[in-house]
Order: sequence, then C-alpha cells, then structure tokens
Amino acid sequence: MSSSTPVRTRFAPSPTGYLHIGGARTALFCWLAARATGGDFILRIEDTDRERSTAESVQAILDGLSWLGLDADEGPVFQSERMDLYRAAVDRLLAQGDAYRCYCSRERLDRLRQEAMENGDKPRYDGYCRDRADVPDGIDPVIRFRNPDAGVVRFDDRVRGTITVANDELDDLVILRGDGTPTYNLAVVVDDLDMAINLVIRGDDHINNTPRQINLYRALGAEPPEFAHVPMILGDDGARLSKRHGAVSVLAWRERGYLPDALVNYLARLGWSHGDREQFTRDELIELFRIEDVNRKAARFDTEKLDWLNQHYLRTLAPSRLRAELDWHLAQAGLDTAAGPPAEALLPVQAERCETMREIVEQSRPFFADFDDFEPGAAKKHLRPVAAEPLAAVRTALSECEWTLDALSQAVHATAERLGVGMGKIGQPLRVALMGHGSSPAIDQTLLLVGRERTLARIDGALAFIEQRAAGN
RNA sequence: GUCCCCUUCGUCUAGAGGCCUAGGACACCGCCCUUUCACGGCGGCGACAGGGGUUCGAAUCCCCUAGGGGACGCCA
Repeated sequence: MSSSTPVRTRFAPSPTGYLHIGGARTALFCWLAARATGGDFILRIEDTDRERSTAESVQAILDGLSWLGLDADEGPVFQSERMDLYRAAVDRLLAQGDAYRCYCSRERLDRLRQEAMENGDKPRYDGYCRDRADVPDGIDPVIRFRNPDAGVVRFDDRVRGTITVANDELDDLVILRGDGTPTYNLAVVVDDLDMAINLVIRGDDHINNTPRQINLYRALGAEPPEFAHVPMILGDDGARLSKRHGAVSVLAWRERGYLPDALVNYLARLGWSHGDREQFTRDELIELFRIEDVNRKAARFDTEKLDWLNQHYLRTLAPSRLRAELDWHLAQAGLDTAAGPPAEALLPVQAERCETMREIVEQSRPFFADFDDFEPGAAKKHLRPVAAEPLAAVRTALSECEWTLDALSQAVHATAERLGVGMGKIGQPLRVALMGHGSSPAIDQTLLLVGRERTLARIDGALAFIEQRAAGN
C-alpha cells in the first residue's frame, strides 16, 4: 500500500466512558489519514462487553466527535448487533481445527498465571484443553484460538517500523466467552475484515495484540491490513492520563472555553509535525498529513501551548465560525444577552486579550450585568478622593457625548487635557468605575460596550463610593 | 518477572552521515510599544540519556548500559 492509496480506516472506541483526549487524537489521525487520501473514515462502537457498555457513553463519544468536527463516512456500527458474524467466524475456526473448547476454571487459570510469574515467565495459557477428549459436565466452555506454535509474526507498522514477535511468546487466546459473546481480539479481526479496513490506526497499547490478530487473520484465510500504532498522550506530569489530570474528556475542554479548531490543531501537532509549522487549518492538515510522519514517542499534554493556539484561533477565525461557541458560552454563563451589546461586538475587542472563550465571556460580564463590589485592590488604588474631580468631569463630557468610538475617545482625551492630567489619572479610575476592576479593553471600547446609561450610573456609583470612603476615614 | 516499544532545550518538535558552533514553537527572563489587562516587535536562557564501536566525518548507522512506557483478562 503506497502512501497515497485511499485509506479505509475506522475509529473503534468502547463505550465505557467519555471520549478522552487520547481517543480523540487517535480519531483525528484516523480521520486525517482518510481525508488526506480520499478514503473512508468509519466509526465502530466496540460494545461486546455488555457489562460495561452504556448508551450514555455512546452518546458522549458521538457528541465529542461531532464537536471536534470529525465526521464519519459510515457508522456508527455496533458490534453488539453483529454477533452472527463473530459466531460464524468461530464456527469456521472450530471446523478447521484452529480453535477448541476450553473447560479450565478461572481458579486454574489464576493459579497458572501466578506460578508463571513466580518462575519469572510470561503468564500464559498452557494449552491444557487443546486436545482434551473428555467433556466435563456443567461448564460453559470458552473457545480458544489455537495459536501457531512455531515461527515468528512480523509486520511493518506504518509508524513504528518492523516489529517481530515469536509465536512461542503467544498463548491460545479466548475468542468466545462462556456466554457466547466474542472477545475483543476476535471481534476486531472479523470486523476489520468484513469492513474491508486497509489501515488500522490505534493506540500503541495495542502493539502487543497485533501479532495474535495477524494469526487470526491468516487462520481466517485473509491477509491482515496494515497497521499504524500511534503513541499515547501523557498528562502534564508525564504520567498516564487519568481522571486525576482534570480535563481528560474532550467536552471538558469545551467547557473550559477551548475551540474545536484549536484542539484539533494542538492534538495534531502532538506527535505529528510538518517542518517548523505550528498552525494548521483543517484543510492544511488534510493536505499535509501523512501517517508515517507521526512520531513514536508518547507526548505530554501542555495546556499552555494549547492556550496560545486557542487565542490564535480566537483572533483569526471568521466570526461566523466562532459564533456558535460564543453563544454556547454566553448561555452557560447565564448572561442575558438582550441586556448588553450585540454578541458579535465582543469578539474583536476581547480576543486580543483573552485566551479562551470562557475568559471572553467572564471578562464581558460587566457589559451585560451590574457587579456587586469593586475589586478591593483596584478600588484602593484608583477610587481615591483625587479621582473624584476627573471622574465627575469625564461624566459631564460623556453625558453630552455621541456614543461612538471616535467621539468617546475624544471626550476622554479632551477631559484629561482640560484638567491637565495624564490619561492614567482619568482612564484607570474610569475603568474601575465601569468594570469593578482594573482591566478591560481600551477605554473607548469599554465605554461603547458598557453603554451610555450604565456608564453614567456606574460613574455615579464610583463617585458615591469615593465620598463614602472619605467620610469613613 | 517475561516480551514488545521508546529516549534532541522545562514542554511540543525539526533533524533521515557533512547544510548543526543542533533550527522552530510554547513557557520563562529582559528591553521596546502602551492610560489597564493584553497584542505586537527585538533580544536572552536552554537539549542530542551514558558508554563503546563503524566512518575522513555521527544527533543521525551498530552494540551495550541506564531510564521510561506498554502488554501479559472470559477489558477493550
């Protein structure tokens, strides 16, 4: 298979939790590999384990993928609905003598494992039931695959290179449980075959399963597809990603105010690169992505770099593309958008100074609702008696001012000039009066967004605060 | 323990024998810009895990050591 052959691949999560960051990146690589070659990206839900699979998890995975914009060409296909296929494969293996019933108890298997460990061996099934003649009563046997005894399994991983494993390292794996449901290794092989997958892209924790699966493919009379094992993502402390790291779910990053385009760019760049470039649009990724350019080392998730990318997209993406996220966050924050400036006015001024959508909304709160108190530090520094005169003066100027950016800017500057004070003496007190704290967009922008009525009322409030505090002292 | 795999600045990475006194990005530190927070501009700090080979020449090839990870389920 050349690097330009259309890739037919799949993302196959098991619905036992949310779509986490590592799974999302695997999905992204699958999607990119398919899109880059004009191939197909298929979603398959691996829910053969009925105990752990839940409908909520399926939905969470779908939601996560959809938010990221990773659309599937086929699926979701549910393994739980394809049992006939797996049983047919098992029957075939049984008939061929490549599989057999195993009646060993779990106790015996545990003992075997324990003994092997103690002897410094790799724990594996000893093949006790391989040629067993008697059929014990009252036991639902499992079906095991008869793994070849000799030789080696070799495959050329598209990212790892050649990997070789001796067959005597492999044991006879269970392919059908006692309850008649297939296990992972059987189901993947049967499905990938049935779906005509030609490139399996998955986490490198599956490298060890691959030789067994290759043996299964051959027993089923088929050549295995190609494989590409991508490295995993670690937490910022270098440890395997877990709940302990906070946001492992993709959707949790949405809540924190990150953009799908930023996360996609960041995830793509984690383990993949194209020269010195850092920023890629989706189309550029599709154009430049090649699975063999993925590197082999597990990478740490670095929120600070994501922050940088997120701000980049906040500043450069077309407003139409940002609007859905903005509205979602505005709603999340519980702001009454009718009580403030139009939402589209926020982005151009806030994106320059915020790294996340959530921050934009939080920083914009005073444009939509009144605040309760002045931030103590800012008030102490800027709402002092000396600020009263400039504030009163600027209030007068503003009350007569046309509410446009130019006019507002001029009104403030003219007031400063008339009083013979620097902008710092008037801009900061005004800012604190309007926002409750000392940071906001440029003062004219701030005035425009706060609006005339609120501006005048808040200056009055600040004036009263100054007076009250002076009296108190 | 056994097998498989990994190892360039704090982090993500470029690098496929000479272009490397190892490049970029994030972070960090200065300076500049600036009415705030930011943006931006300029500059700085900072790495080839260690040891042996091969070669005229190695971050790049080979071996060993060390460190790290993964797998070893009737989980996926």
